[in-house]
Amino acid sequence: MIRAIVIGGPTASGKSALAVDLADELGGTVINADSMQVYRELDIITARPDPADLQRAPHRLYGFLGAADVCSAALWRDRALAEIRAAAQAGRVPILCGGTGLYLRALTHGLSEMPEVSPDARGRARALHARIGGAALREMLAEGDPVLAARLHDGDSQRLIRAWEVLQDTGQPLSVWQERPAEPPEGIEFYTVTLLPDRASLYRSCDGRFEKMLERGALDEVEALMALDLDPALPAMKALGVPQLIDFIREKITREECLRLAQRDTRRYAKRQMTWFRNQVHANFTLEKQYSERSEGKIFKNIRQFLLTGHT
RNA sequence: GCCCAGGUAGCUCAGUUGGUAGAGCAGCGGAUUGAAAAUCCGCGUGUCGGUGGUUCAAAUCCGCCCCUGGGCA
Repeated sequence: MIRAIVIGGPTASGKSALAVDLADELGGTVINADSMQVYRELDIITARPDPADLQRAPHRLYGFLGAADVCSAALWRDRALAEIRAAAQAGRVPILCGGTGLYLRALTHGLSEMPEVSPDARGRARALHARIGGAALREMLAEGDPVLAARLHDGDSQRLIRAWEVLQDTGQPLSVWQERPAEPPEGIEFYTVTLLPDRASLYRSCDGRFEKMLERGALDEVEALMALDLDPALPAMKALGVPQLIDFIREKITREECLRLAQRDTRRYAKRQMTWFRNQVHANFTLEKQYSERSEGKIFKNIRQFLLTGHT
């Protein structure tokens, strides 16, 4: 039985510091569970681990896709499972660290089995949505997938498009695919730590974070990204701070406005993550503050026990 | 000290001739099955500066006090 650690929580809560401290102490490998840190071109802007962190422990699944690629929960899950097994094989403790709740759940609880949809099915679904709008698309969806059509709102473009592309491409309603059981991975036990800091200090960190990114060269990074001339709808182009910096570079907004918007959106994102980790995750250990230093002896103690006995 | 102008939601402000208040921004709660840093759904959160009075009824009218700008001394 492989025993793996999961560290989840909102952005700027200290996840990465905890992960690297744990990895350092326990002989672990840190495996990224963040949907934006997977893109090579997004380093500073997604606060990827710095060289000092990389020195302290092996890190996996950071920047393994290009910004032109599209990651997904399923793709990430496959890679993460492979990395977990590889780490265990090498005698290292797999430590998953990231703020993407959907990815972590896909890993720990599994995903319903269903076929891949072709990229152009998605393209067609998006084009259709752009042409006729959400309300009309939902009406069309009602004929083939009444379950999802009833559950989704007209405005929920992303899920409507997903439901439509699956229906068209597989001939089966997405809701039917989703009824298939989702199975946790064989042979892996997880110990989940969530970080849920108080709101005021979390927001202070969020605000400070973007300023630091600018100092570290986020602007150059986004300029390089712009030079690739990618579709603005790609996930990597929607990473927090990217749209705002692009607007600033194009002189559509001032630097102050750019900072304000990026900070605000980071706060809102952190709030959504809090909702996820509070309500969707059954944690073995919850730290109700930001992690800093190795002050949280209890986490280490509990994790050691879990690694030894499997008991939580 | 005197004269103005203000004190209403976290912030900036509306608030008709008296009927216990509403916009924007910010915020709060929730959802989440292969794009999730995405995409949605829901929610005004308030000693109307304080106090006394007029009135059936005061954010609105009157008195006194407090605070903040600006001006005159």
